[in-house]
Amino acid sequence: MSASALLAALRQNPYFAHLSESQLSALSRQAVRQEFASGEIIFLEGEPSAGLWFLESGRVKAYKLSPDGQEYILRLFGPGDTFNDLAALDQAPNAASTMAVTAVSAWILAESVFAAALRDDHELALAIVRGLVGRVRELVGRTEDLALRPVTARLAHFLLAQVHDPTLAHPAVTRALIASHLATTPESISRSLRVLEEAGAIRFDRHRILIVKPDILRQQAQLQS
Amino acid sequence: MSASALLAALRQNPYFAHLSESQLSALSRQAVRQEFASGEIIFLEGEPSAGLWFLESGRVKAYKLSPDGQEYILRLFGPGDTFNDLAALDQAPNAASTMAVTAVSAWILAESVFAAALRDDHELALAIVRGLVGRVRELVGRTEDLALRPVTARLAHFLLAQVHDPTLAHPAVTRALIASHLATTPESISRSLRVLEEAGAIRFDRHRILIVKPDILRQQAQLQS
DNA sequence: ACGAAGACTTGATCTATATCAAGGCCCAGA
DNA sequence: TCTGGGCCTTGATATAGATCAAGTCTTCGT
Repeated sequence: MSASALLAALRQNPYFAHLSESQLSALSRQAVRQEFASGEIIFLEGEPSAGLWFLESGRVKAYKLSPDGQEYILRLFGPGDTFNDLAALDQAPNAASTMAVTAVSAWILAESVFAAALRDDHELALAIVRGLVGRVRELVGRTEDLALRPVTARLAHFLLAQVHDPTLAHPAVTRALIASHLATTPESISRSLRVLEEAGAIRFDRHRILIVKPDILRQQAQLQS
Repeated sequence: MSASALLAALRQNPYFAHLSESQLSALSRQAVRQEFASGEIIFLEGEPSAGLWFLESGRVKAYKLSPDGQEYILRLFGPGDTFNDLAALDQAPNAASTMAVTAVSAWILAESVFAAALRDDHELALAIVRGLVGRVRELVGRTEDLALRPVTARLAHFLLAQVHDPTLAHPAVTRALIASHLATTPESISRSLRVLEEAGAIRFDRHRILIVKPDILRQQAQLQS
């Protein structure tokens, strides 16, 4: 992807849709492309932020590690997504670590241009407010899941989310990855898939999980009280 | 508290500090005060929002219920706090339910005035972005706690937060309430307090929890890797 | 001052899920 | 085509924490 193709891609992203031509070109002129092999760390939690990242291709996970090495995946990113926007917005250290889940190519954007645009552009600020409000609602749902729902319900919830988010449905999304995202183990994912199958909600094999009855799945997710 | 005292109180709140005199007085002119007895429901998740709430006195909890009635407390509010700002920002239904934990008096502010101010006032928008970024970071920490840390560590974390947040240190904050906030049970809180005491981090009785060695407590909270 | 209700603690059990272990499938690379 | 290494599944066992069950302390209302 060239710098000019980057410019076109950026315009699709809610963060940049509001920027002027000159702002966008300033952004893309300073942008630097980086490639990562699968499994490579992109940046670590606590480090000073290098800027705002734009993912061109591949899959990236944002994760936290417990002291004893257990991993929790906060979010998955796919092509067209930005990540580490938090640090770009408040200039504080990275809130989480990120790692390439597949081969990845990504652009890093100077946050100074972004920060300046935010200071000047009210529409951009409003768009960011909307985005952050959605993020807070999403995280509230996540904590609710972890606090109140058993593994099978969390998995049902995840499978429903996969329908609308192609990033979550990809060969790189293994049982182990789902497990780490749902704060459980691959073995428990296996067993919960079986439970959902026996409930008639899904059918699955090693490669594909097929939703047979979305309503049963929604009920298993305990979404409607 | 009179409407004019409300106006003075609002000015202390980060959301309103930026508003002009006329905006603030428009807000407070339409404000309606409501009183709630301890245990009374203020509003329910999923209902359309009645507006932005400003808490004058007492304690309020924002919570979610699981299908089988288990409660998870998302947040606690004290005097001077606003709540249900999410719904005020995106006009979507309430993200959680709220209940008075003590006797409460609170003001409900018409969100139209607030929304109009946000549309016009860039400084306000930037302040809200800052607030929301902090909220997202806080929620990320919360999910991390739930996903990766055992009850004792979560409790240690909570006790450290109490030091800086007077809302969390109050007679109304019972073991049952802490338990519901940490997604565990009162019995487990009791036992974890004992564990922390035996580790030399705290001393406690029925009424007061005293931090003896903050560094031991921080270590128990698994905060520094 | 008394009694009842609520809050807390502690012990005994139970259970969801983690961990450990083994075996099978499938793909990639030689 | 063969082979090795992931990934997945399934069974057996272990464990953190929930639930159940007393019993005590404290406070508050009468």
